[in-house]
Amino acid sequence: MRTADLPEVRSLGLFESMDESNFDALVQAAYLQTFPAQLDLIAEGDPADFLHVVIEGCVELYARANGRESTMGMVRPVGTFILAAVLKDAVYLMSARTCQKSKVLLIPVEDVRRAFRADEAFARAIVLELAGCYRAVVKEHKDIKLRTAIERLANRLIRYHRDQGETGRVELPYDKRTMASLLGMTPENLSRAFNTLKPYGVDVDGTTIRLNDMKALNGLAKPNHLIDDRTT
Amino acid sequence: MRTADLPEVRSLGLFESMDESNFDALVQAAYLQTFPAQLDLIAEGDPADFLHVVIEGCVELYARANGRESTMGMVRPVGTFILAAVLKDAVYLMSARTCQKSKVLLIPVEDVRRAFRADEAFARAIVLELAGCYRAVVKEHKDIKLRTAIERLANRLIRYHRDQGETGRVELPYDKRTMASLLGMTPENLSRAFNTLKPYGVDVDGTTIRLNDMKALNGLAKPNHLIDDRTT
DNA sequence: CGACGATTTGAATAGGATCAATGGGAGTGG
DNA sequence: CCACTCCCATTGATCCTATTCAAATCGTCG
Repeated sequence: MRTADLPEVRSLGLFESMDESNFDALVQAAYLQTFPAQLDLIAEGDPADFLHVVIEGCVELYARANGRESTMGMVRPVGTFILAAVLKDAVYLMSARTCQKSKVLLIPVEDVRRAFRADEAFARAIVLELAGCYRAVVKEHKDIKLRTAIERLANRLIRYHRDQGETGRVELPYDKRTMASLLGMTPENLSRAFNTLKPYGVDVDGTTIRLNDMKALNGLAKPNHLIDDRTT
Repeated sequence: MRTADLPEVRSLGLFESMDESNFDALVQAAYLQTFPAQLDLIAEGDPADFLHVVIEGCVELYARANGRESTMGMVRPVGTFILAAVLKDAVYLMSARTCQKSKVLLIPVEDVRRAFRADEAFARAIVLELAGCYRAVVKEHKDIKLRTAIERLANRLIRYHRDQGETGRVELPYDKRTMASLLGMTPENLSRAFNTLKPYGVDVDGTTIRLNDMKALNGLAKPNHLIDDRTT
């Protein structure tokens, strides 16, 4: 890794409380690489080789079976992926590809495990990160098992709206086909779901959505902090 | 906890490599309790108070939203639940209730965290357990996003068949309404799914299922070890 | 301008949910 | 031991949701 990138990486939650020498050892073995958009980083079924940390850009996690494909989640800075596979020394359950030009830190598995053993602060950070990933998937799973497609879309819009500062306008962070897959529906169905939400003050203009009647939208969506909050 | 139960608990994967004194401290604070069937142990939204370890019996994890309810998973010996909430000091995302008379070890959160800090072997066991839970949910999520209801049922039957020794007969471990919820469908739909599988050699007699044509069933189900294997 | 991909719309279909009614044990109490 | 009840499971009919296939539209980029 280039020395110039060190401070940036050092300040990440995962590393900031690490011992200096352990951090140096970890970083010496790691690669900080920039990838173009739409590049496959890992494939499900492959044995875990590197822990991946997204520093810039965005990475899509997806999975395939029976000729179908589905987006499982999106990883933005500063998030890790395939942490569980690395810790268990198992194969990846999901594939990953960049959706934009992205900077990713790659740490060889053996170095992650060594640092985990040697550095208590790192171990604790890893555990919190993993626990956060676990809870994120549980929330996704609840979302899809307990809500209809329209409720999922409505809640997602409310969530993005909150993330973006409650301005009455939401910018979709991904293209609509990705949004559809993430929400567990087809692109056609997403388009129709937007139409269904029109009476609730949802106006679509490309990737910009205007929310003109939050009361009505909230009434339909019934947001639930045990599903929609990302932080807890 | 009664002294008589100590060796049993000590031999659990989670505790067996712990330091003697740390184990003693942990166990001294813990409760080993036996609960009757259908008893609620925790409710989603409550702050994490105890790590739960199922020693005997079976515990159902479920969640509610919008008046709907869904079974999220089943925990059998020796499994933990709500580990992530305990580690993050957050509220539970799921509720839990016994489905049979069950023996559960309850460890106060502060003692779990103390042991985690003090005992490296325990920390590693916790991380592996948590990583296993994470991967289990990811598999559930793939199952539901990538498969139809009938494929989910077929694969579940194949899995139980393998677990039970490939005798050509499968005993459903839960009643059908629970199976249905676990598989993300209504009881009516499960019943119809069984009928749909009849041409594939699936014969239902109460909770006993005979699988008479594994080749056909496998052809329909297309099992995938990245979804259906529990161990990896 | 032209081509390509993404999105939208329409029509038909399939998959699953809901509602209602029936059948079938397991357990209870007489 | 039997009748009764209750809950679970099944079945039928219908409705609703979502997928599929097809075609049209829109935008963007060469």
